Amino acid sequence: MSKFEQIMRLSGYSRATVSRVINNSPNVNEETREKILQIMKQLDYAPNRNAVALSKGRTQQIGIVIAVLHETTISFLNHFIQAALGCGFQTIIYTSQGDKEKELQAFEDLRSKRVDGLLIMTCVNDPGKLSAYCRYGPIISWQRMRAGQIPSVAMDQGEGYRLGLEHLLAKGFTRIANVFGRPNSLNTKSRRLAFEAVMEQRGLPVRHDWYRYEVYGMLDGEQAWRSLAAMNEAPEAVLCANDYAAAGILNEARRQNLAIPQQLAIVGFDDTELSASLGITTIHNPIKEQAQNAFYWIWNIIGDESLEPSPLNFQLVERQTT
Amino acid sequence: MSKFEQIMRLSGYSRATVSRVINNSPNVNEETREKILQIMKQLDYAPNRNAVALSKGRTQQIGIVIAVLHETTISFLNHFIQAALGCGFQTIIYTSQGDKEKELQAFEDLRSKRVDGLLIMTCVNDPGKLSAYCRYGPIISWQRMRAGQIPSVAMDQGEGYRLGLEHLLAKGFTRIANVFGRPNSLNTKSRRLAFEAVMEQRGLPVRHDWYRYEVYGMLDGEQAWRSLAAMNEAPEAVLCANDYAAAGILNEARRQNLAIPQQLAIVGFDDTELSASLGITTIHNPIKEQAQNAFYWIWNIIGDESLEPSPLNFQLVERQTT
DNA sequence: TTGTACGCGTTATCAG
DNA sequence: CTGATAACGCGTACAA
Repeated sequence: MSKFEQIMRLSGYSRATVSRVINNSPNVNEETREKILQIMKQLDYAPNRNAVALSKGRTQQIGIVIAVLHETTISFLNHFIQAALGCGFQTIIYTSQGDKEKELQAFEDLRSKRVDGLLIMTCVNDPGKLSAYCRYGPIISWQRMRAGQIPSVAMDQGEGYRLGLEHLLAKGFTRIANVFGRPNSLNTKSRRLAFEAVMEQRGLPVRHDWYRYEVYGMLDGEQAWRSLAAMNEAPEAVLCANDYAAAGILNEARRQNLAIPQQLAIVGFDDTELSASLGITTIHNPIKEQAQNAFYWIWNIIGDESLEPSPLNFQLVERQTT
Repeated sequence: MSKFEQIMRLSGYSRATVSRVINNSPNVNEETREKILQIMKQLDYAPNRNAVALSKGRTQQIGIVIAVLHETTISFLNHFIQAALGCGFQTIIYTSQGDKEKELQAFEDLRSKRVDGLLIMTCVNDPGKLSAYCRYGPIISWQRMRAGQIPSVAMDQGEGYRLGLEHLLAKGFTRIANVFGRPNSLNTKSRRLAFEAVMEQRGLPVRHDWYRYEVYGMLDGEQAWRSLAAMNEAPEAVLCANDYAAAGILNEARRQNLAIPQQLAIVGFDDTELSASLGITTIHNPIKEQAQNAFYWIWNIIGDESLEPSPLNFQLVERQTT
């Protein structure tokens, strides 16, 4: 016999009344409540959340789809987790390691009602295919999605990128390299577009041979700068996809005894602690607001009240690398 | 009517047989199986995991208790998550933000059968109090626990610390500062003990005024070095609690135009990508093995088979800061 | 303020 | 190989 039933028997009250006490319903006689609470304590009672979830059709859990936890994403994750917690939602992590099958598991869990909603940080499956899961619950994406009906809270990074570029140009740097992330992502496209538009508008040459891709972490950044520095003509400035790449470039450039920023100017992206500590000029990215908006979007679908999204803006943070 | 029942009706088979098909039981006629699978597909059936969990008394979820996601912990988390996934367990994150009540929620969820086990990364509640939850399921800790019956997979960091210290001494550095994390943690104590034992054994002075605490991230590291450098007598070497602190110190020292390692030697801890990129000498910490062992410990209690823990050893990684 | 009766979607134990 | 029946632990109309 479950503890719930034991409480019913010992107290002499019905299932409904016991349930009311458990859920703090106001419609219970105070004496009754006290009596039942007493017995609950005595039995060391704790409600079974699986039973609650089954009965309510809700788990109060939100899944996060991501290839692998990484420095560049934890800030977003922390803010998202906290926003969710504020509304009584817990967060479960689905790391795919880039494996499509593993990733799909998260979406199957939305179907299977293990989670009430899904946040996509990065995904490897076809967005069109994933869109089919929208009918099982709210899905929001951080990364911009090229197809399907999955909305994204991401900003157009081209705008932020333009800030960095114009800053470099204002400082007199024109021979500028670009260090991107995923070659076909919308962010990369948007950045490339912004870069080329501004350069051409000013009549400056666009050096495609100074583009580098798949530069995510510091070690990638080092590697990228080695390959750029080894060219006949090396650039005098680099625009980066994130602060980690920028840090790697800075570290490698120092090893080469380059004067920063005279011989090499560097602009990072995101304004993380790393760029602050290393003194890297960067673009402030309103991560917290995006994370909150991501949760709000889900909440506005499955929650009772509706929350207003926060406004989003990029901002240049000038430090010692420009 | 649930889809499960629809399948029963449409196929003409009983609840039990349908369940057998869902769970790939071998005791089903192949034709029967095909027929039922067909209907399942047609109805877009997906099992309700809350119902499964309720019935089985298992969620296949493990909770992670942590104050806040941080660079220094994601490697451990990734390995743990992957090890768990390999045995069919998912992972749910409980961030407490250092709040005792929030942290307790994770332990209550073990009682409430939302999770089958718990991994403690960091905890703020009294270990004795938390020990009481051991009776609800397996709990393992990363951080070393001072009291209670919660076991830990952490290693005695004093050993690793000694490696770093002896390396510095061999290089001729004797005026050594220490940069610790939490002032009262077992790790800090163990490190301090190791440091003082070796120093005294060699007849070298132990400078307590060169101890710094609560140094976790890069910005903390910068701050620590500023305060050390500002003293009448500054140290010529620093032993750090982690690579991020070491990186911060290195960054600040460079800003002061100190020659590294001639004027200042730095030893990090953990051997992360950060130390590799910045060329910081550090102690390799077998994070992956610890993470796997943590999961194995849980698995060996609630799983069927039993897995052997991996052996653990620290190792010095010499780079350019010593 | 309390109780009745039913539903939530599966698994598990038998017996056949 | 299949089926009947009973858990699993709780929420919730509806009625009293």
